[in-house]
Amino acid sequence: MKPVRTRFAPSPTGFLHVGGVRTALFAWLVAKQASGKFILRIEDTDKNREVAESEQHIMQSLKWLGIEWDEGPDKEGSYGPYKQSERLATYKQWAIKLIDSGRAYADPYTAEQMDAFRQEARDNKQPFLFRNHRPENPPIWDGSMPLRFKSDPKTYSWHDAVMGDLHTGPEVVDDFIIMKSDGYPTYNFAHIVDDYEMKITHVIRSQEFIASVPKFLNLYEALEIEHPILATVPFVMAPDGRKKLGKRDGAKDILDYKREGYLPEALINFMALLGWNDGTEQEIFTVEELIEKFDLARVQKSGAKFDDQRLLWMNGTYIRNLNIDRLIDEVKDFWPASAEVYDIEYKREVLRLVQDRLKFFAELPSLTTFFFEDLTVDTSLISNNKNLKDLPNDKLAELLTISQDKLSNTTFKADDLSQCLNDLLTATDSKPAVLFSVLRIATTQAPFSPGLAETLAVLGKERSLGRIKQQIETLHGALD
RNA sequence: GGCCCCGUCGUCUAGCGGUUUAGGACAUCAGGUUCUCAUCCUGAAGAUCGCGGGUUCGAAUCCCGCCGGGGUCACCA
Repeated sequence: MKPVRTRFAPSPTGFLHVGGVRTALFAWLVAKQASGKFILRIEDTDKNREVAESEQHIMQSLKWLGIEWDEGPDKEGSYGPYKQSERLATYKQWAIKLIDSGRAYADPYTAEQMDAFRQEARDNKQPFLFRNHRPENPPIWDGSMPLRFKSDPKTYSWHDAVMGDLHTGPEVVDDFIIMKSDGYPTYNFAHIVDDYEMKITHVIRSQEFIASVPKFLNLYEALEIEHPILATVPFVMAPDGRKKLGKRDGAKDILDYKREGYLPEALINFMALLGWNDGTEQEIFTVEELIEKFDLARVQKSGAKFDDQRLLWMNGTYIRNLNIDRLIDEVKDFWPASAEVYDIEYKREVLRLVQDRLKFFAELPSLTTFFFEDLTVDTSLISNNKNLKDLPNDKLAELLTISQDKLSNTTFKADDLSQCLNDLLTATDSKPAVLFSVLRIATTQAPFSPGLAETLAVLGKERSLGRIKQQIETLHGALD
């Protein structure tokens, strides 16, 4: 049994989104499961589409997610280089081998001639096949013209690790360009050479390539090499519509999830379940579990729509299960600016209170500013509160005044506060819905906040009482 | 148009001829958790298994036909 080697082979044409990364994840899982190697190869054979910085961006994205490669452009291995633009000599060697065996020839046609051929096929409602136009006496290939593979059309049956057994007829096998006139190979040629040279055992790629497989199979034969295990994973679909997720559908840069405060393990879990499950009802998987349980044969054959609600839920689940030390660390760049002057212990207490409420870290400021900043009284909070809006201001002020007195005599430890608040309910003969609401609003000036007692305990005595006083004054002011 | 792939609640899915009155999760709605928001718990609603034929005592599951969607037919990957 050959040691398992899988690869992810993106072209540096922009950022990575969930669609592409999921394919990388699957390949990585297959390698990890077999204690094999995962290779990152940059397929930069199209200079025109290349986007500056994207190679770095791709590597950063994978690293953030923990999808580490064993060999790649920045990581020496026995089969490098791992950038196709640095492997041109290799492709040329293989191309010459093909010429020598009579399986490749120069393509002498102009773009205009090609267009005419294609138009003719379209007019006849036929698929375009270049081999119907093979030149009788092709010129010697000098690199100034494209080099085409001379196909040997036949029927193919093959097994796809995801799709199962597939069959096609000879009509899909055609002569395709293997070397472009700019000296670069095409994907169709380069990836086959590289996968072979890099001893790749599983080619895991997305659906758009499935129709090309018979052509690849034909090329493997001409090259006299065995083809690796083929696995075709379905698209990740855009949330609306039936098309695959793309940048036009608002597919986000993976690093945007980092910026918004998503946890890499949540994203990994989410992506793994987008088209795969282990047959049980388990939804939350650690990376170790995924490595152990992942199976290409259980990958769905149909596309899965990207559902950000589900991702949000999953991220919240992961945040809730994080221990506080890790959470403190993860969240350090997300605090409101006003939190900067506070010490880590205070932040830790705040964080404990909002941990259950956080879905992603960028929400942190909206949940916590009242723990860090001086507040101004927002009268609409009372007038919009169904339990308070019908009570007269002097009644509310009275409740707060009594509370102020009682609270000033407690230690402001959580237990004492709970006791004190309970005593206040009887002393004022109030319902929690009234007393706690007005106190909560007075001390937070926020439409929602964590529980009253714990919030007061974190805010501390001085600040809590000051805010209650401020609210009383505003209520009195409104009376005049 | 040729070829190929796909088709179970709104979404992700379980299901491999009978334990299925089609199960779970997200989302939605309702109730509970001394106040709000969230968590948590309980419950509800939600799928004539794309459609039509067969095979079978019995089909989401097997066969055939159709329909719908997608991919591909580049000197892009």
